Amino acid sequence: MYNHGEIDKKWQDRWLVAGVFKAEDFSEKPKQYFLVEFPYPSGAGLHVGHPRSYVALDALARRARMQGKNVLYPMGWDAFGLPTENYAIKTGRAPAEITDENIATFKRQIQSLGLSFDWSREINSTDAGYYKWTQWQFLQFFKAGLAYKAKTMINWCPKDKIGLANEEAAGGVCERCGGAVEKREKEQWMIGITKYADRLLADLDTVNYLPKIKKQQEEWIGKSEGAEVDFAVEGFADKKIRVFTTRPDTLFGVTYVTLAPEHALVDELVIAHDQELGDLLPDSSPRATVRAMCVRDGKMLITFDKPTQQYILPGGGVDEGETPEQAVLRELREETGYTNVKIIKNLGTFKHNYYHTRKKNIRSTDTIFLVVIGSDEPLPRDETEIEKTDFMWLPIAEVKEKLCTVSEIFGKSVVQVEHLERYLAVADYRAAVARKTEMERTDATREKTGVFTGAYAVNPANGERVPIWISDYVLAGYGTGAVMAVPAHDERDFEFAKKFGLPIKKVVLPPKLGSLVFSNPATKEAEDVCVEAELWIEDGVNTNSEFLNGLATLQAQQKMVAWLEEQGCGARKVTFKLRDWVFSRQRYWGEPIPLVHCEACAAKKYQYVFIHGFKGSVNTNFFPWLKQKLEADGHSVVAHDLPSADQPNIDEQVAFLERSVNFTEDTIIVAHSLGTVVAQKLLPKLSVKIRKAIFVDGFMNAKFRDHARPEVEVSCDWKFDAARVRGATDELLLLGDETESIFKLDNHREMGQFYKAAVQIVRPHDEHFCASVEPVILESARISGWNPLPDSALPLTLPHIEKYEPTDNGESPLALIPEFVNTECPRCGGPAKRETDTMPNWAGSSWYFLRYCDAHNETAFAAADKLKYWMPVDLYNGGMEHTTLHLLYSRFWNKFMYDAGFVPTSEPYARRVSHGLIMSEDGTKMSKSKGNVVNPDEIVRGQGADTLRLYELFIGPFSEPAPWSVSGVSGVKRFLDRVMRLPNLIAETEPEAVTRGVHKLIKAVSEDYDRMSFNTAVAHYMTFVNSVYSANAITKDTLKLFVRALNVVAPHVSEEVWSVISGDGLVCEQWWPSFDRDLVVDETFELVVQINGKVRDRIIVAASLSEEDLKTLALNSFKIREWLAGEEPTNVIVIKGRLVNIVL
RNA sequence: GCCGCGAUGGUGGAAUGGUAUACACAGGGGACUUAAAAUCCCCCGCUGAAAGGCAUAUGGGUUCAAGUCCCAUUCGCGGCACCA
Repeated sequence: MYNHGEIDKKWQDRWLVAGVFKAEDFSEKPKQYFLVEFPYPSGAGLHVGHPRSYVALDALARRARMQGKNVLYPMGWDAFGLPTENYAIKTGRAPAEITDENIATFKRQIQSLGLSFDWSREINSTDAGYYKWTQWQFLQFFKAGLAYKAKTMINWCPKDKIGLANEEAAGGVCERCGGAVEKREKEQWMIGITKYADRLLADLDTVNYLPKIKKQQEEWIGKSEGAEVDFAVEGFADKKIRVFTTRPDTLFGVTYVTLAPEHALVDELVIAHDQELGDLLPDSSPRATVRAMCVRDGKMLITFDKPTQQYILPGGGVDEGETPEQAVLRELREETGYTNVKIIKNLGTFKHNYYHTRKKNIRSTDTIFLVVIGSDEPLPRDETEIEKTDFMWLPIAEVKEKLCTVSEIFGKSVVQVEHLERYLAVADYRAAVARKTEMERTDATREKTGVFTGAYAVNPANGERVPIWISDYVLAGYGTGAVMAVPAHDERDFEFAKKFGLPIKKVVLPPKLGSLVFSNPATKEAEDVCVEAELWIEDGVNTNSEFLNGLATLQAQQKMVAWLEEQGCGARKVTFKLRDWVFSRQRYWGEPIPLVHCEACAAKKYQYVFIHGFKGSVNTNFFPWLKQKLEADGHSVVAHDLPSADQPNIDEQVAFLERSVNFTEDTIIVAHSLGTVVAQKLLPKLSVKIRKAIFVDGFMNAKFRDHARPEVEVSCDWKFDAARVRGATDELLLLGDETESIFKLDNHREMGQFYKAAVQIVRPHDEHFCASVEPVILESARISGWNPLPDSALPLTLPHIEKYEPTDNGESPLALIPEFVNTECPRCGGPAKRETDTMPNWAGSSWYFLRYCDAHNETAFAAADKLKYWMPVDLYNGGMEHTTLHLLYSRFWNKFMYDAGFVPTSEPYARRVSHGLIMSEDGTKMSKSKGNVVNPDEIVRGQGADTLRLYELFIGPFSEPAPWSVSGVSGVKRFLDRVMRLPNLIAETEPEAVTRGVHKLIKAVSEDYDRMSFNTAVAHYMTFVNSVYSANAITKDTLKLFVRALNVVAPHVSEEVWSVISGDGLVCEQWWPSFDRDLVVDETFELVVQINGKVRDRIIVAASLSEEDLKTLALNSFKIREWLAGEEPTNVIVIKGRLVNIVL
């Protein structure tokens, strides 16, 4: 038994003194960057699961160093997060203090293992020096328009009082506490990761990730290709329902349309206007009246109109100076005496002929409101009571009959009771859906539910009228929130149609039958038979589909999309499952978001100046649309067509703009294409600094162009002054075209770097942003009132507070600190309020691999040349639990930073692998609550660091989960003891088997490390040591080779043995041993002789024998001759170096 | 439900289509010792006295030869889960 305590410490100190694990920036040696996920330092301390990957990559890192590589193998702490904050809430202690303690424990534990981390690059995501740069990078996202605040339904965990990303609330359960998740509306910071969806998917081809990791990334991004189709809505000339489908070939099979309950059109559809009547009436001198539909407990309030002897809705005329809302409330209070009256909804205004006793047929409008009477108001108890009053509460079904009789008075429009019923049904349904937890809603086995809206859509393919339903099987957040239902060819639509008795129309035949039918019309009967088959969701051959008949699915899809595009009622469309990243947490223990909201800035009106491109005009492209939108918001727009647009003279155009526009500090320039060149020439000439400039698909160098356009090429001198252009505008945003329709992505990146401007790569609706409306441009052009802190104000540090609980309405505790919240607007200097949300945990871990390259830089998140030297990470290992979120977020973060010119590679990780979980001895997951956690300290103390290291590797295949075994640990301990005693066996000579053995060992473990098969590598070391003990002799040279090879997995023991046998220096500084090719193959081998594949004999033969010799030897062996008993083989197979198989 | 991965001794596991069960644990026997621990040696898939036969979840197939390739089934694990 060696004294591991002493030895471990001794060598760890020597390595430290020698600085052998320091990574050297810019070394001539080839670099190699190994990365393990930096841990969250929990209060529970390290458990044996953590070191599995540290030890494995440590072996690879140590080997790489011995092979002459300049290795970066760093470690740090991902220390923001909920467990610490929850502990702070419980104990009242400061999270920073708790974190420091936890880190100290983790660090001591990790360091006791003798891992070859370069501790000089240690980082901590909660250090202000670190999160300064997390904040700074967030501001780059913000400045590029990728961070935006949006009101969204969030997943809300009532227990943790925290908003969760969809992915953190998978299955309707809070990832942190396991409790049920509710829905809640909240303004949140979002980051536009969806803009990168396509590239995050496509670039997976350029990296080496485990196939299952790639697959998970692909599924999470969830690309699907199909088409969007517009359905007209009957009775709504200006409305259409846009659906997304992956099966445009089934358009002729649509029998209804389904909207998500949250779909924006639902309200309007349900209370349909009576278009017919409205059109009949001249629109003059309407008398405004208001009516109330009061509902409660399924009953509605109606009143008896004495002059006409009819039942009508309560209400009356609108008085002077009154809004219809005020009028209806007043009328109700006056007429019914109810005071607790609440308007739910304005159902719309209807024109009609109002019958009046004196003046007949007055044209009038009725605005009808849906109203509820508070439950504290008494309803009439019995019939007699009802008789006494003009008002009565009737069940809605009866109301309909009574009101129908007054249709003459109200005209057709007021036979709205049906609509009211529908409205109530729909409102009920929507309320029920909203109440449902995510869990209930996503349970796929649940029966379909839904309601009919009463409205109809028109199938653009055949003009058919199909009902519009709403159902929660349609998701609001995916596609357009509406689907065309093809029950014959979609499982969900099929179920729904069955349940509600909707028609099912078959338009796709299974391929076999389809080809039969269309090659031989005589089998038409067969088609009818086939059509009986209820549901066919696979590809096939179209039928009942007019111009698609006889086409296979793929062709039918293409033809349909082409047809839709031609008709202008549809287009090819790609959709992603990926949603934008919810970046806000209403918590204390995270990076403060360094933004300030200024009301004054938000309310301000700006002057927008449009600069069109080559052969363009401000009346083409997106300009007219943008102008309308901006003017609607009260901004002014200066839009001049430029002179010489067709034969551009940039100088002339610049002069023209200088002459005709009064540029101020509230000017925002929107330039497109060649217009951006004009803007680049114009900006340095301005005497004021303008507010913002947006370059849409711009360029700055004639050579960047794809197409030969001589007129453009000669249009200017192509020299730009980066500093003066950038200095002439507060903000500069470049929008690039992801499809590279004209300019390559690199052009935009280079331009972004040249101007130090934000680059946003988007997929435009149309090539070169030409013909279509572009919401992204509008988004970029708007001023939100959110202003970033200047770089000099970073880091925005967390203030010290007394109580860490979120406020009762779910705000961060920071919201309770006036000194933090109230501040100055960094732009206008007026009073403004700080954002009190903090960033999610994912923020700090999205870029930590960059910080390791230059961990102590105070002027940048990392120096560009160091990033260029070290990036990308050559091998990144982490748990499978991080393969979707962390991996995707950090890839996205890096890609954005790459576009912005801050990092050198588009992908951060060249290779990604995953380790399996270490389970407890009983096969269950280790957890503090179960009390089955194995603490590495015990093993390090009791059996030594190398024992723990070796067992972690030996426990099983690296990527598979493995149960911990206490007795297994003693096995590797025994092995290490035997290694320590090897010097006792040193002799002048050794058997050849030992000499050959060490070379075979080196070859074997080299291969094992290359394929990350650590368990077999350890086995190979054991086999060799066993063979030395059998031989009872080993030469010093052989032992040295062995110790060098062993060093990477058992560094302490191998250093000790090395020093005992007086090796030079440290083993870890020796070269990785190479093997002798001649010594890894034996001179003899055991030839296996098989008859019909069964082993019948084994013969020791020389390795040099030819196939013919082997065959002869085999056939002549005594045993074989006995087995053959004179029979002649029909065939003899000889595999050199292995076996002979005799076939009878 | 869909997709992916897997199933080998008492246990963890090994095996480029070519000797199934390396290495280790557990178990059994022995040596040393007053004894124990430690150490060292031997045995260890099932069956059979032996020769041999049978065994890699189950059933088929391809092949001279299958744990490995193909098809079907069962079970287990992981991911996704009304994504149109």
